[in-house]
Amino acid sequence: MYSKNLIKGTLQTIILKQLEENGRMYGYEITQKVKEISDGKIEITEGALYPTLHKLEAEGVVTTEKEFIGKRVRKYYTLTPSGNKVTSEKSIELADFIATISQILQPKPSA
Amino acid sequence: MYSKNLIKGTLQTIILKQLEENGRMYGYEITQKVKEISDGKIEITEGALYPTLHKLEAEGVVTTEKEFIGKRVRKYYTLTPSGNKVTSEKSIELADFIATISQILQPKPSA
DNA sequence: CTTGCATACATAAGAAACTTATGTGTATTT
DNA sequence: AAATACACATAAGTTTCTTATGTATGCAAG
Repeated sequence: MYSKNLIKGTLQTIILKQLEENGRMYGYEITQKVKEISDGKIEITEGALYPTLHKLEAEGVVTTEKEFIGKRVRKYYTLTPSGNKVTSEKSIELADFIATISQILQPKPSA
Repeated sequence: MYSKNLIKGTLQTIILKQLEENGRMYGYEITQKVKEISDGKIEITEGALYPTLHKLEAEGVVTTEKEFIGKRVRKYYTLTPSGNKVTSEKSIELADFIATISQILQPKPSA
């Protein structure tokens, strides 16, 4: 696991990116998927996940549908058209940011 | 400028990395250097900078010396041996983290 | 059959790390 | 003379997470 505060500021984009990649997903599924693709290095806690999803819903970035699996409820999240746009913008910004950070970590010798 | 909260969690490492690269530096100098190498995309605010530097000093990661330029004071920061180690470790962690994030942003098609 | 773990949601209190605002004073430029 | 840059510092407020807690189902193991 990474130092807890590295995730700060990137969590929302990570979640949105998962919805973009995989379409309809439910909360728990997102945590498992992110854990898988990060080789266990990013574990999204429930206390971070659900408030974030609720916030995204309140902002109109995602819509939800409840589904029952037996007696157990699942809440599926889907990007809205506005959500697709937001996801795209945030992805570009994050990519740009990590490019800048990379440069700071591995400075090129100046001329 | 990037969304403010992207910087969270990376600021300390950015500062330490500058001290590693450039040796002895003072606070204001760090903000200018980071602004320069990030093409103006990262502007460290004073409210973030000084508390971070003070914390690093309290932890024994850096030492300080005051110097007078005319009547104006400058406080120079230098990495301690322990600081070099911390910087190295944090750099590796951050590099690893951004590699993971890159993978999330640009997923490779699975087999 | 009951204990434990995984699945699946949710919220509240607390901590960390910033932003924004404010303050002090010197030096240089317009 | 006024504005901007240099150079430090701290306090209040906000965001965003962690940690803790709560509810409930499903399944496997002993």
